[in-house]
Amino acid sequence: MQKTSNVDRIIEKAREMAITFELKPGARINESALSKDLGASRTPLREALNRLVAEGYLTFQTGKGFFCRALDPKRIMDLYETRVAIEVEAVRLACLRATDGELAVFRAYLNQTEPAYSQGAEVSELVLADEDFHLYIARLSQNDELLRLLENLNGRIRYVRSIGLKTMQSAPPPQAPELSLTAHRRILDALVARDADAATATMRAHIERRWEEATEAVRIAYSQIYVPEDLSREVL
Amino acid sequence: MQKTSNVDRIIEKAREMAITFELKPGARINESALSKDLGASRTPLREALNRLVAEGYLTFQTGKGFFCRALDPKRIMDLYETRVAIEVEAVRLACLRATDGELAVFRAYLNQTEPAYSQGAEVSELVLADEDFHLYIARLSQNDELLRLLENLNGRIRYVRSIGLKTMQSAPPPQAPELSLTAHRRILDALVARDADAATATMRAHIERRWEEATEAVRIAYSQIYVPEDLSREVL
DNA sequence: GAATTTAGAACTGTATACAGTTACGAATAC
DNA sequence: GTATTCGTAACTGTATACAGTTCTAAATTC
Repeated sequence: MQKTSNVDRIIEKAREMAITFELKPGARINESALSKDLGASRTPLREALNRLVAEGYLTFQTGKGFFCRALDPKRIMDLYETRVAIEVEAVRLACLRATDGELAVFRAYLNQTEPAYSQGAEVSELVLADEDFHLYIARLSQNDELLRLLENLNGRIRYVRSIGLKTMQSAPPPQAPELSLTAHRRILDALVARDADAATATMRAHIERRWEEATEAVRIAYSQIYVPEDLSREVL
Repeated sequence: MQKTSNVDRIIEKAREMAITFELKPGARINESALSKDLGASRTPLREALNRLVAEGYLTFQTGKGFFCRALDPKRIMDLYETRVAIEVEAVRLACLRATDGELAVFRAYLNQTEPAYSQGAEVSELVLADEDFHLYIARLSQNDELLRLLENLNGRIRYVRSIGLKTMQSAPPPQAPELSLTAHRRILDALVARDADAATATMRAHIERRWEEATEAVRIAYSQIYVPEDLSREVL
């Protein structure tokens, strides 16, 4: 059993704050203040921040300190393109390596999660369920590095999705979950048929479909984050 | 101008030590001893080590400390497969986005580096020249994330290559550089022709060719690292 | 002689203090 | 009124000390 240390707790919390914009994009991070908030000293906090830099959540300048990464549409596009790179190769490898037995278990898993999609579940749960599907395939590829990278990308993209979905809840384009589910089924069918070309093509199209949703979500995020900021500046 | 801090220096040095096996794979890292060697205290050293963990060079266990990553053939294979994933997508995007002018400059660059390949240059230089070619394409893809990941992968694969080439120097299979150069030319031609399928296929084959060289290199590395260790143990 | 327990050494985890750097604003010169 | 300089405050960079944990090996028991 892996005993979780203080640093792990801090990383989790700081990552959370970066994701939810509790730390504003581009803003400098005040180490003393944040360490006090988190109930630890600066030493473990800096260790956590260093790790988040390497994970791509923060940036760092010598003598200046740590900064939240600016949130721009270009970056989101880059992340989605990287997801395509990773996942297309993952599904190709899974096609070569997954046993029929593993694919049968995978199908059972997919059938079991289906009810969650159809009944109007929490959107955040839908996002996580979707992530799980994709991670499952990465696991079937038997490549630890691809899996690790996909987990990292998921973490960095998740907030955009959740923001996008948050607004979608009020004005929902409601068939999206079913579409997603259909794509997932088609990918699985291609895997079972050992049709690598179909599997990769479907995967690529499936991810790229979320593209515009994502850039749209970034725009919404900007308005949510910066407008209140500007308003408060008006007051001062 | 970015002033380089002490931590940057330490990271560079520690990464170097991990790459060259000055720190043995799987071995625990003694922070006090290493910090003394590097002429710094444990605080900046631990910051550096944490970053190297996130970059994939080291592992970490709470309460136990930092460890060099074990060097096994499976991991090398994973890294090469990840390279394929990244680079195939990069060359595809470059095919869409690079202007004719950029490709002309690229061709000039390739022609200019050619002499270095034909004249028997240092193998380590050849490795770096090859890396540069691939990074160039990643840059043409205009995707910062793919570029970042490729740089990371290069760093982690480099030591295997250099070991493989070191032994190749004594018993050289001499046409390898020319083959590599040919593949590079074919990739460029495909880019100019905007033939994404040819570009990606050539890129994939080019990287996969290095595959067995790499696993062979790992075997050699094992013999070089562990045999002397065992011998010295005999003496004690 | 083998297994188990226990004491101590070594090492990691964290807090704190201080040195060095950067940023900000007031004061002065033009 | 604007620009420049200087001083101070805030923050980052690093060392060190100490607390808590893990590992090692010796001693004891069976």
